[in-house]
Amino acid sequence: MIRVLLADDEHLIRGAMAALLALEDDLTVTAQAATGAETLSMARALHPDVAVIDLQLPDLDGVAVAQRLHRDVPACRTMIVTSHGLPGHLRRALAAGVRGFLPKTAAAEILAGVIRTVAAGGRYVDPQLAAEAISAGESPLTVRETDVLILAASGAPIDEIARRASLSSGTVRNYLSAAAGKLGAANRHEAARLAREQGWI
Amino acid sequence: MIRVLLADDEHLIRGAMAALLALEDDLTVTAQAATGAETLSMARALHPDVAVIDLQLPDLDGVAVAQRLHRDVPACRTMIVTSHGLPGHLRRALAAGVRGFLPKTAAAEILAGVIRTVAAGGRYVDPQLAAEAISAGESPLTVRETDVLILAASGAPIDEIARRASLSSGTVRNYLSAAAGKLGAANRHEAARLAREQGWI
DNA sequence: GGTCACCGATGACATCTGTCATAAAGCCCC
DNA sequence: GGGGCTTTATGACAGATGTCATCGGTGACC
Repeated sequence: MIRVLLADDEHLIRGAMAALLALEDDLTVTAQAATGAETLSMARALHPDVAVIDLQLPDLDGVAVAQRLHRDVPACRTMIVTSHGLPGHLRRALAAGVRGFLPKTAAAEILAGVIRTVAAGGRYVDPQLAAEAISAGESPLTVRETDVLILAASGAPIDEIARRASLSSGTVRNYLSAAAGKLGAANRHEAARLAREQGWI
Repeated sequence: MIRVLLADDEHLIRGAMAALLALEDDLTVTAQAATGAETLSMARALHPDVAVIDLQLPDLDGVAVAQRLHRDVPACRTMIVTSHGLPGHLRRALAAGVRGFLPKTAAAEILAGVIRTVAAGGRYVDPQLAAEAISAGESPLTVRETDVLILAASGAPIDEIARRASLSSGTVRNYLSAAAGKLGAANRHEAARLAREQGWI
């Protein structure tokens, strides 16, 4: 029997997925968590075989949760389920040692199969998303360009970004100009949108 | 037996919700749709008692689907399920005659109950969201201000917004300035973010 | 040791954007 | 008919933003 931990902040979805998995004879949902912290403490206590983690959790990023889980409960395999199938997220997840990556648009019938694959030590990545991730490539932005673009994404004026990043406003403008240039955007706001669509920020 | 139509573009979620509803003796999921168009044609053919519609569908807005459904299949009650519980969305849905509004963060156990309530001609709105909707009030923006702000939300420069809205760039700047003022934003990008968070655009 | 990329900064310049005053047209309501 | 609001527009101005050249410092790589 494969013991599964379900982590999703959307209670309705979590319950529905539990109902779906309850139909399988060889799977049992031993715990459900709504936050990253809950996921970690439950996994430490119960040692599930597979943790199915939503990418968007209120406190921690799903990938960050997976990373800590690998450190604290090495026997527990992890897989990510997400609404927004962005290439950059897949890339980050795989780098963190996640073994399965499934957008919520995938067919309901394959979830159990993927859990079995992951539990057995295999890997599964949604084929369409994998293709996109390969064709999209990685972020062309440097670390600081990314930092500044994240701060710019809220729509704040340059001065506030500079204050929050502890940089001079001139430097911020240079970084944003560089980022917009690399992304082919007309201004920083369009750049932020494009980077978000790729999962780079 | 209450006959339910499920509309959600996320196949995994749709399937999981179907599994959840299959546990109820008095409910049966007679059809599943992934788009607004599919929802409408299936509802016309099958006349379900209740349509459970996700707010985000690839082609049409969930509320727009509900509106057309009321016209084409008046006996079919509608309810909306959504990831993002924004006050503005609830307001629009109720105005369109939707009888149930449930964020996906609601407990899985209540879904079946809400469907029964809606099927019986009752109404159900998530209590927390209802409180927010009341306290938030309606959008202070005029129709054109909203239009222009929607176009601005992509991060495009003023000239392109003007071109797409068939307005002079000066007029666009006036509208955006007015919108930013009403929303207390420092610039149009922050204004767009704030309006999005309220579900006004 | 030299080259290269990244980080951080400054200064100058042109352009974009936000703001305000003003105005004409249309509509609704009293 | 007048008052108020919306839509659309123009002109003017200050300040914000994007772009570019240039500089010094740091760490990696050959």
